[in-house]
Amino acid sequence: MTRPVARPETRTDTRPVTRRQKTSADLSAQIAAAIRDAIVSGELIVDARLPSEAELSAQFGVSRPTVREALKRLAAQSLIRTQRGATGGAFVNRLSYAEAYRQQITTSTLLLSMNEVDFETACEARYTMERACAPLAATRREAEHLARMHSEIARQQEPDLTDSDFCASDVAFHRALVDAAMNPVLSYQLAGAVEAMQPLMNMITFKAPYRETLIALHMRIADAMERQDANRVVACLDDLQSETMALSRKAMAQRASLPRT
Amino acid sequence: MTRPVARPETRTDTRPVTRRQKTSADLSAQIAAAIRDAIVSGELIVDARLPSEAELSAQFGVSRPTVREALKRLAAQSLIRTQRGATGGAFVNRLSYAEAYRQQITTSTLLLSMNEVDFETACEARYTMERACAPLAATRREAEHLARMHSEIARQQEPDLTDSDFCASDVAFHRALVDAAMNPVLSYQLAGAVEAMQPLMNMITFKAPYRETLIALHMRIADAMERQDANRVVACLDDLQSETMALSRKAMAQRASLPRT
DNA sequence: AGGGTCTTAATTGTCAGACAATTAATTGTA
DNA sequence: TACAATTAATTGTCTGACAATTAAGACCCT
Repeated sequence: MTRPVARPETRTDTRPVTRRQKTSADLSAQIAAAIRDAIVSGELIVDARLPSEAELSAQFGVSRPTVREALKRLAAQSLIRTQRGATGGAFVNRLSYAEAYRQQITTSTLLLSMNEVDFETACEARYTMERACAPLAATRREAEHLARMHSEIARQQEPDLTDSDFCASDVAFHRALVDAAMNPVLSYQLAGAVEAMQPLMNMITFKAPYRETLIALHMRIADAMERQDANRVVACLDDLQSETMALSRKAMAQRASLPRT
Repeated sequence: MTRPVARPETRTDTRPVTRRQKTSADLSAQIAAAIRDAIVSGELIVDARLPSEAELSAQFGVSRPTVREALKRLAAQSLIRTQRGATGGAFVNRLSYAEAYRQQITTSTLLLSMNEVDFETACEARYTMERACAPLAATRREAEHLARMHSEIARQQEPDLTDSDFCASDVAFHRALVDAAMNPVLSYQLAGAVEAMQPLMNMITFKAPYRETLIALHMRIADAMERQDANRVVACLDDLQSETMALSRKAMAQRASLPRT
């Protein structure tokens, strides 16, 4: 990882340098890739300290600003953290679930908002994934998960809750369901997906009568979870998906009938 | 997004600047956050051109290297792309499925490798998610998906296939299954998860007799998909999970009995 | 000897100014 | 009109410098 990268024209030495695939890529990108490779390959382990910026610039044969740009790229992906001071430097970060989770939500949210994923596709994906962890969740749920579900149901019944708050509570409810599966990988993947879809969900408004329908289904889900009745949880999720899709179709039709802004 | 950011000591004007949450954060991080906010909020739409680096440094009241570090952070997340030349500059990127997919795999792979997720947890998550899309996949599968599955089965039967190649083919097979659900969001979430687990899967070796067991199950899955028999696909996936877990337990036991290196 | 304070060195963060490389638009010319 | 040369704008990179931060070591006092 500490070899000089390919320089297009200024090469004066004759040592064999490992040219990166894209010779046209920025030096900072090449250096970032080299360090990233060293991290993912295990050459640099967690909490290992990278050479100082001055050393890196000497080793790669580039200036310090270029090295810094590379380090900032890695910092943006949470692969490293930097610390000032005498014993400071750049250290390999342990990628925590929380951090990965945050990044995944950011990426997914952007992806959905930039690619005009229609509501039905997102909704189908969300409930499909949730149904998948229902059996595990029903079996393994603990008192804490049931408590979270009930507290969210209570919140959803507050009459002067805004639409987006209702939506957020809905997300929290379903996140409790996913967490009940007691599998961190599932939580990471599914809860991230559910949360990323919140902006889409926010596009439809939840009027009072529909809220009651959803709350009733949430109650049935909580009950079934308490009785560890997986099949019933799945059936309720099916109903919830149908209701949500019907609601969205109604909202879309209403929006289409209005004059364009 | 183009207001000067908070500077700790050099403030001479009296305009109310919107101080970022973390006053201690780097300027480049603050600027990156400001631009990122402008993108996610829709203030900067896809393919919009950001002000030039010189303009940005003037607007934010920082030097050009600092602005550049901020832009590199955003480039690392594929939020922007840069172009040299007269009409060049930084442009808001459309985050494609392929790019998001790539990022998700990188993140997930790092997460799993750095946090010692045990094989059983990863395996359970993977098959749980796959079972979820089996009903949709069985209903919607097209000739192309069946063809991909069959071709991967053929590949898996090659006798001199290395373990990691067998594993890669296994991933490709399951990816075809996920894609057959014809839901890009599902493909993005699930296929990413499956692919991220490949390094973990690679830890266990697939000896000949076990390969035959897995291939037989793959064949049964392909058949069931052809007949659009969703229940049977799910049942086969159950069996596949049991087989894989039994295999991993055997591999772990064998490894434990060997002298430590 | 112990403890607190000061100095010092290492390192990242930021700046200024400069030049090279790239690319599209403009201008000039046949 | 078509093609070539020039020009201007912009990013990529370098050099050198200084500020801010932090831990370790030196020093002094009790």
